Amino acid sequence: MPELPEVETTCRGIHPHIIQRRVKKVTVRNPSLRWPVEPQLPKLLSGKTLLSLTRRGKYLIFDFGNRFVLWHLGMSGSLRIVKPNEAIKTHDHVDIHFDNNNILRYHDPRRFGAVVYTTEPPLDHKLLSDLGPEPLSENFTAEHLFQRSRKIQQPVKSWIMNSKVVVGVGNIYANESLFNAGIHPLSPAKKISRQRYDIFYQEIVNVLSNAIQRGGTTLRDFVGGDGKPGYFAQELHVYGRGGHPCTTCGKPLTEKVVAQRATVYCTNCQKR
DNA sequence: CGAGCAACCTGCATGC
DNA sequence: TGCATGCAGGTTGCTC
Repeated sequence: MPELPEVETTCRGIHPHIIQRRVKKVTVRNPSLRWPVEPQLPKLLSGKTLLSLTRRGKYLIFDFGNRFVLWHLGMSGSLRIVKPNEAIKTHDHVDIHFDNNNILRYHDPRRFGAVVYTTEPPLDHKLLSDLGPEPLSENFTAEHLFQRSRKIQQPVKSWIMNSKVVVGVGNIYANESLFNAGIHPLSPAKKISRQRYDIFYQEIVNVLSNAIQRGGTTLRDFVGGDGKPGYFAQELHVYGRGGHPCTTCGKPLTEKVVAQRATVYCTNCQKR
């Protein structure tokens, strides 16, 4: 579920229901996430007020005043607001109860997600300190991509998914933005011209902001308990369409595994 | 240092 | 119906 637009949607969806509220209780049903959840977490957060909730890359940052929680949703995680009468399901691993009767509930079948407690300033934390720019900020530019790619022999598709280059470009949007930009995913990053990075940059921005907007649509029923985002399915050009006709030229799309991730492209429309 | 890839874990679709 | 297989939206941390 969580690419950057999904995490952003989650952030906006839960924010109004828990911001400036005091933690009454924390329940950890299964601490075996990507890293073990800090055993003292309930004690450490109880009585604290959530002062801010922000996002950096695909991490949510909960600020309880000199105590922070960095929350990553992994591949299958979701966070939503529930009421105390809502039944607990399999894979509901963590609950944070707030003083307005709202519960923040974490659900994650695969447990690739993480709940990391820290007292360090979050942006100095090892998990966040080396992250590349936010794709929708002014720090992210075509020039940045061009400069950083000059020595990189790696396929541009794998490279752009590296969060040290830019955060938030996951497998879906790497495939989509490369298609939109007409760039072959296997091109070595350093072989791509400055002009083409202009286009690629613009397509990354387009595709992500578009998706966030659509996430905004999902936002409405988010707290209502649906929890099933479906914003992306329609307008995808290549992702999940290997073998199907290219939406531009009609030629069957090629699907290959690149760096262990499904990669779909049109050999006719995307050039090296 | 870059590059490649195994690992973490469960659910689901597919094929026999 | 049962079982084996492969694949899934992410990221770290190991090897070479």
